Amino acid sequence: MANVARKERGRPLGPTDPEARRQDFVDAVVRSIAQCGFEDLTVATICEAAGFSRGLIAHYFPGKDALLLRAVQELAKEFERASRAAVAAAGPNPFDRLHAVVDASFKPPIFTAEKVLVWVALASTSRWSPSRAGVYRNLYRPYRRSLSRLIRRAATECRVEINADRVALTLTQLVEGLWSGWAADPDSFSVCEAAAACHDLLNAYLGKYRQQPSLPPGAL
Amino acid sequence: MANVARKERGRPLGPTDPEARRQDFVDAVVRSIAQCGFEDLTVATICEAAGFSRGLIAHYFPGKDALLLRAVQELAKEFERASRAAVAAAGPNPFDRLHAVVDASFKPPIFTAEKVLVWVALASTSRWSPSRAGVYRNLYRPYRRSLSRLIRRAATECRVEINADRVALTLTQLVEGLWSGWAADPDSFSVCEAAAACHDLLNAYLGKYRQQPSLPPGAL
Amino acid sequence: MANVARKERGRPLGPTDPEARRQDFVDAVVRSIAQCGFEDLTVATICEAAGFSRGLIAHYFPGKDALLLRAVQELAKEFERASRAAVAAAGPNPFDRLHAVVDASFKPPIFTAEKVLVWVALASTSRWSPSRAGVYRNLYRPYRRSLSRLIRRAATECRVEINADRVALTLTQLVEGLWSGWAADPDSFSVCEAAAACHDLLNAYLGKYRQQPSLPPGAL
Amino acid sequence: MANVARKERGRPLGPTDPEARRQDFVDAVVRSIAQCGFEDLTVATICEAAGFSRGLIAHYFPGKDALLLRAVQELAKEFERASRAAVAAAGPNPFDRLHAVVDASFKPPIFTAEKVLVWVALASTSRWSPSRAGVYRNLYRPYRRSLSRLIRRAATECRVEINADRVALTLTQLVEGLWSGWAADPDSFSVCEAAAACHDLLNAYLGKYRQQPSLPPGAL
DNA sequence: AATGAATGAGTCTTCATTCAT
DNA sequence: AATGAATGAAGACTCATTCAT
Repeated sequence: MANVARKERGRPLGPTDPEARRQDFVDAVVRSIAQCGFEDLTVATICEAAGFSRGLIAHYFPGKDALLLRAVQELAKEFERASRAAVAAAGPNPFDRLHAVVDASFKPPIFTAEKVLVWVALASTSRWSPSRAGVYRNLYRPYRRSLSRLIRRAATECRVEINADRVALTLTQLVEGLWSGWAADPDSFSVCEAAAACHDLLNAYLGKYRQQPSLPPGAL
Repeated sequence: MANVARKERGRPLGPTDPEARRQDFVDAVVRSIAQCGFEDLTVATICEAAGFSRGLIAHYFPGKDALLLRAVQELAKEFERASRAAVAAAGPNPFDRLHAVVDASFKPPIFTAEKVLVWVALASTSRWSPSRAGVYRNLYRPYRRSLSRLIRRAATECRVEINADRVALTLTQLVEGLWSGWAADPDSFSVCEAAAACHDLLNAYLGKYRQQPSLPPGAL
Repeated sequence: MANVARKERGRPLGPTDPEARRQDFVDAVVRSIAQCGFEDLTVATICEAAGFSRGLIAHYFPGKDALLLRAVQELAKEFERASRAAVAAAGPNPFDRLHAVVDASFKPPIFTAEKVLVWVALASTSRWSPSRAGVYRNLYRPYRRSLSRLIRRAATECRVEINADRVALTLTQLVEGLWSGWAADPDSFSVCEAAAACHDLLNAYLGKYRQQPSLPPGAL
Repeated sequence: MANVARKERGRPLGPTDPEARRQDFVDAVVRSIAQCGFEDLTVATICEAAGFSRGLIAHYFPGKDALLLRAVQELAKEFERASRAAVAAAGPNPFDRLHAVVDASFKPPIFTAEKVLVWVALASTSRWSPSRAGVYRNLYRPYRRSLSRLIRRAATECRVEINADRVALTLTQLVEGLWSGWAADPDSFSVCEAAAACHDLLNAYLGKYRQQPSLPPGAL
């Protein structure tokens, strides 16, 4: 509302919310990476995507690296937030929650061409960037832990013995692998198929016992 | 055999097999990527890793891109070869073969820190490099197809109804995701655990019926 | 008096004397140069030192160069004024006047860490800036001429034959050299020592005859 | 002899003595500063003066600052060497030696438009550059000490009581001030005049007694 | 065959200046 | 009057490539 009419002409726009402008650049980074990839990502590209001149970026970020880091940090936060929301919306049943997490992983706001590409790029370059590695870790480790808890509860409820940590690892890395594969060769499988693969996985590990608990306990 | 004594000193060594020298650079690429990542990969780095001066590279490759492409092509070929070999060594049983493929995916010669890092980098940058995408596709698509065939046969044999294509996708992408996750955060899980996750997957989909075929054929 | 309460808060303060504001910037230039040197002198630095935002400077000066020029011009005027005042205060005796000029050159308001640093910077960059060279020349040439006159009178009075122009040159450049040396390595000699060197110089050229004039006029 | 035919065409020249090439750049720095000053000194300017492209500088110096530092270090060394040589050539008499030092300060190889301009720039920017300050100090402090020693010996020999340290300071800073003044306004006095001023100074402090020691001691 | 000097385009960053508010 | 957002030119530095030796 405050900044509705901004950017009509590339001239100073008067007082602007700096955080909003920063966000413009962060968004532009995600768009830029989706367009031209990580290796060809230049400040010029980002600024063009943001609709501003090259110099402006210095007003908001100490440098390119800081901007990129901020962008992936935002991404990680978005993922976490959206995942939590999906879980919360799924009701109390751990099995439903797991399926909800999987669902959320393959549709917006989490699954977006741009975001997935950025995330895959982040993952593949974390090894050589401590700061990016931190972002990755800080998302994945707690994420896996909470999935593990969910899986353990689901398994307990279904009376099936599984290694919850391992299944959590399987689930997270299957999603990551599907993202990566989709990013590399989007024509070889559909996003639906990818989601289905994850749901099948859950069913294979936990699902076949599903109906039983819902039967009246004394039915047999 | 021909080039045993090469490279004792960086001066002309007499006629050298150009292909062997080319290979030196290809190997150096893999080592370099493992050391300093894809973004910081420079020709200077590669040449240093190869033990030659910067200028020499032009004698063997038209440019940096060609060298990188060649390196990842080699990698893909190695993966394919090693995978085939593992399958062949596993005997005729499709179930065993699948486990053998998984096994091979988490130990040398396929699974090497360097190779995995390169492969993950390849996958994550394929989207913006048609040539890399081609390498990726040319490995994965046939690979998935043959896995799919194996899975179908295993399923048939076990009398279990599953979507073979989807399980193949699940398997390949789980491996890719485990590689990617290991590359990004090698401390969060061990390679053994990664392999176990894949074996569990196979067992979850196909394994529980496994005991049946091993019953005396005439049992029924 | 008019602008006593100015600058409490960086917002419009009602009608301000533009010349006073200009002076704020001029003072800030001197302070800035003393802090971060000439090469690192940016408009941002100056504005920060002045306590105003970057944009304001354009209201008072056509550009950075004009501001710098103005600052050094002011400096030159201050030097001239203070030097004249010192001479005037020294009484009619040319010898006393010369010592007074020397004295003034090594204490405020002329000798100030900031001012000396600016002046040395001005001198060393005059060669490539016609405008700065003008400021330098317009101060030094008349200054040397008047010193030369003083020296000539002192020499006449003392009946010593010296090249007045040359001694004037010696005096001005000794002061400049002491300033420069003090600016470059303030620990290698004290300002007192510098002043003493100049006084000694005057005494060496003119002083040994000093006692004679103080003899009773009718002695001869 | 080895590099006679270099630079005919701006292409690689094969094995070159790196130190010689480094020197090319160092020389170019001095020439460049003389031409366009310190503030406008760009890498492009230097490279153009050296006759090479911008990129080459990186082969020989880690950065612009290192190159500049090296240049002024060389300059200081040259000054020291030439000064020592002048002293050595002047014979054993301390008075002669002092005059020789002065002489040397106003003619090549020490006094050159280029070198003086660089030195003045060095002095005036030392305050904000620890490394430059070091160069300055490392030249001036020992220089003043040895002048002081010379002066003390001369004074002893002439039986005149003076503060040798102070005269040494006077001498060095007079020279520096003359250089600085000449750099800023070369038309206001000639180099001869500058040298004469220094010689006069020596004579004023030490010279008038000069003839006496050469007289037979018992003559009076 | 191998070297490393040399090039120049490309990238990030800085900064004086402009201008809407 | 004052602010600070925005621009764009210019600078230092990197690096793939070329090429004389």
